[in-house]
Amino acid sequence: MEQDRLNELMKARRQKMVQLKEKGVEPFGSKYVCSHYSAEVIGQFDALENKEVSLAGRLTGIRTHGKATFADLQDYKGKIQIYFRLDQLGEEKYNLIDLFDIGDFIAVKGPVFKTRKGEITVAVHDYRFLTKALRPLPEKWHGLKDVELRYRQRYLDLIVNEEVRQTFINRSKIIQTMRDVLNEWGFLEMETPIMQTIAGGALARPFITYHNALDMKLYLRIATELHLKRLLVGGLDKVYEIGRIFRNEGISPFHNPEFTSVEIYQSYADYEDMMSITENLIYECARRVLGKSEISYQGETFDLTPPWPRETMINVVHKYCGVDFAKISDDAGAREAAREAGLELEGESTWGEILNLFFETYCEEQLCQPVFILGYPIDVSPLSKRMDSDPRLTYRFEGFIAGKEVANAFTELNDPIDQRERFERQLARRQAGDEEAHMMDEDFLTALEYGMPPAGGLGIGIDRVVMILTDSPSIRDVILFPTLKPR
RNA sequence: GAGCCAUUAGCUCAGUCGGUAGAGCACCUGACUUUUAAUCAGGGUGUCGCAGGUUCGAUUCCUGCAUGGCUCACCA
Repeated sequence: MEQDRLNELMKARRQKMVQLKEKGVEPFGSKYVCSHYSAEVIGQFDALENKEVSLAGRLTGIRTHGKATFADLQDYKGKIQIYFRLDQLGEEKYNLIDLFDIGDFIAVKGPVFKTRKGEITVAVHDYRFLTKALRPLPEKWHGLKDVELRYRQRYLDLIVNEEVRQTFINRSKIIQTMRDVLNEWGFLEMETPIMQTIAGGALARPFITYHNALDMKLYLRIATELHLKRLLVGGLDKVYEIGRIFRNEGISPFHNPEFTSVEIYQSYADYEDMMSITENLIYECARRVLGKSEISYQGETFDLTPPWPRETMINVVHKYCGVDFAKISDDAGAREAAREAGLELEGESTWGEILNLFFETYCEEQLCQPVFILGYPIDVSPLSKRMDSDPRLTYRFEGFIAGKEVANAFTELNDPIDQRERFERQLARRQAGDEEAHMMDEDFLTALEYGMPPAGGLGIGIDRVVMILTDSPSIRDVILFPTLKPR
């Protein structure tokens, strides 16, 4: 494509590709079976010294010295030096090195040795050319810094920036650990629809798509909640789903339109059990993947060892704002408190909404150390069970680390009459223009009417957990291909 | 959606109080059989994000646009 746009560097590489072909070397080769990865050769040097190994990888540096050449070979597990000699390879094979570029893939075979300066090196007795790189790699010292290029061409970021590769390897391990641990605890992984006729289970604006054959609108899911609860009705007592969620909302260092959540549901359990699952699951991820439970995030250190402290929302708001909602009895009193605190209210805000607003505005970001905040108002919790001791609150908590919400869980509302009333209240807000209010889900209500056992449910934002465990300041650092506008 | 900032070589960046641009790495030519940011000698390879405007002249000043970043808004 775009021949005329090829610059000098790319022209030179294409020319080398043609020259390789002319000399009978296929520039885009085939299968090669290696004996080791670079890191294994380095790690097992004592056993492998003077033994022949075969490796494949990408050339990331070439240092020629006339009749000898050193190069760096980068593979999946690291990087190792390789050493070509004219007298070892013969003129024909040695001279082909002139046609190698940084970025090319080659396979090498030969004995392992240590150079004078002590670097473990593979003496190349034979090699095979595997793939020509027609474009130059970003520079080796400074790496690739341009964030836009890093996101759009993540493969370059992965090649050149070692920490980035490690972050995504850790992301994979963290998710695998969640699966392992949940399976060990007897949970079953489920898959529920991503395209739904009603987007429920959270308060968020959905993406809309369209099915041609059925001639109808479909929504991309904003949560997995309501389908997983149907599975509890069906008698699958301990289930979870790890999957992509889509929310048609703003983008920020902590929000990407598509992100990954794990939701976990357990019959005959309650939100106390969900707290235990949350703290133990995240603790296990840290311990098994990072090998430690004390971690530092953006300069702040904290310990993930369970149990995490518990605090009620009312107490936290009292502590940070000096406003005691336990002593405010009605909506009017709450509005008065909001006015005094300079909070802007839209419409007829209720006691619960205002309590939540105080919490989100003044308290959330202060919660550096891992903590569970309990007792969310019923007005902002349409799917959680009402507290026996205070009908304005629910058995719901959120888990915070570094001031960011990482978990949201509750004792599930399993009373279909109450649930219908909550949906109706949401519907009223929807009709008043709140696009994030819940839709009426008759099918879900029908399921509840068949009887859902008492249960606890939990959702964890996996991207946020990965951010914290990999000390990443932006969600884009833990999503391989974050959402961007097209160029 | 709003404000601020950025966009110059393949990469990382400098620069021009307005006279079409430079460094390191990379790349090209040559020397070199234990180098490793190899070294030595030589060579700038560019639509200065895009489109207008002001001007004798714009990469530079102005306006608009695009993309990105940060902050805010939004956001269980």
